[in-house]
Amino acid sequence: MYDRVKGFRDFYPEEMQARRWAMDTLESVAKRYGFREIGTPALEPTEMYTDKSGEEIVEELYSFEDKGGRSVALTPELTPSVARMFVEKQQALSKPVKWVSTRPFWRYEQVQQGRFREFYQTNVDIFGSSDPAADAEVLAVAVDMLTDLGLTSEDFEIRVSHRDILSGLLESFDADVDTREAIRAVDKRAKVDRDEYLDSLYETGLSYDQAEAFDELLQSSEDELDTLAERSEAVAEATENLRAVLAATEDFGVRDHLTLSLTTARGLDYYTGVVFECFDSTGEVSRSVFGGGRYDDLIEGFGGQSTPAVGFAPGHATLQLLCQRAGVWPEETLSTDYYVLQVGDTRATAARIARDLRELGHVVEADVADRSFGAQMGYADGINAETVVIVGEQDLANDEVTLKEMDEGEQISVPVDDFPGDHDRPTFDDFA
RNA sequence: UCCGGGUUGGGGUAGUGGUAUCCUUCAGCCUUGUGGUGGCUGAGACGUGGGUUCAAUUCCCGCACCCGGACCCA
Repeated sequence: MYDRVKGFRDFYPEEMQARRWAMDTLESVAKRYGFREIGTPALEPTEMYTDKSGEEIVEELYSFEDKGGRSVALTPELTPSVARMFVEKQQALSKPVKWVSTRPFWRYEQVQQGRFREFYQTNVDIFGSSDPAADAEVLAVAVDMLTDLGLTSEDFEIRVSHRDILSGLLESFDADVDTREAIRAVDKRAKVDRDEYLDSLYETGLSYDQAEAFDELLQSSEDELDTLAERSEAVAEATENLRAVLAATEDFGVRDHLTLSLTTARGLDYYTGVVFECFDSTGEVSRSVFGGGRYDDLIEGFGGQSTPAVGFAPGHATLQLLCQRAGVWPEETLSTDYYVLQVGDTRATAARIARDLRELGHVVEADVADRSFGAQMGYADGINAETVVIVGEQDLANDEVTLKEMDEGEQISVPVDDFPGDHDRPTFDDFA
């Protein structure tokens, strides 16, 4: 026996079926909005990540030298690949470009609940629109994905914020503030105690009074955005943008799931406008499930023409946890529509019946192990077969087969030439 | 990288310084003609390396893996 590599998982049919459902649910939502599926490589040049994030991240990468002497890495995220794809065909693509992709990623990091070294994400991005409708559409996709999974506003909440409001407010103080660090401090606000939080703001250049005042401003409700706007031109523009996005989500029918929360910041540096984070409200502690936002400078950073972009990427492991806590994760049991049981030399007929049932689109199993009647019946039970078609020598001697419903145990003889006949889903009741 | 808890057949467990209990599961048979209810037979475990000991699954140390958390989350 070999062990699995730490942080990598096997999925057996029962769980895989549920995961497939979740995957299909997410993708079908995106596709209904016209997002087109793309595919990207599992390996990329290591420098694609080190250039963007510094040498330290090699520690978090599965990277190695290939046989051609190239330094390559298993992709830890989609964004650089998708940015490259976009830049490569930038002139040829009709904007806005809307892409979706579900695939595994790999990061060499500590395994924790909902966090593995191989993990699956569905990435949703729009390139080439700075219009608030694009931000709103991405939010709408996120909400629809969650509600299509069966989640309700009881189970999750999406907190919406705006990077330019945060940075604009910070710059409106009479101080030389390290905006980037200050935003990181805001991102950690909920994780540290208040003194520590204020200390970290102080270290970015604000006085303690200013830090208090800043934090006060972050508590603003939607009605108070006007007051914020008075602080500077930049803040006014940003609040205007945020209002427009929220107004559009109202039209898209998803506003109820969104909460304005300026204390939501997102840790990543590359976000530029609207940012949002989905929280799990099923537990005592609300946990972050995934986030996203606008990143208008990233494409240019990858050598393309300046292109606005907005997107998000839910991880499937955390979504699964959320669904399970909310009680909407599907039951992980397999079922089979028909088991065609053969006794004696009846394979030709049994195979014909199985083929006919499969053509109707049913899941049909038949004996491939030359087992006894009892063993086949036991197997049919084991795979949760709903209906068993007994094709035995005794039945065929009368030109019949026996149809048996496994839940009730009721069974009936049916002329072999009438089965499956014109029925879409023939059962005991159709012949009783 | 750090902290805490854990590891006994496929799953769940009992137990012990002298190699292990029970339930379940799986396979075959009773039963070429009935599974979810019976009977019989069989398969299958002390994570790993080292130490102490006459003897280690049991005690000690390291490691691996699992669960949870910190850091991090591009």
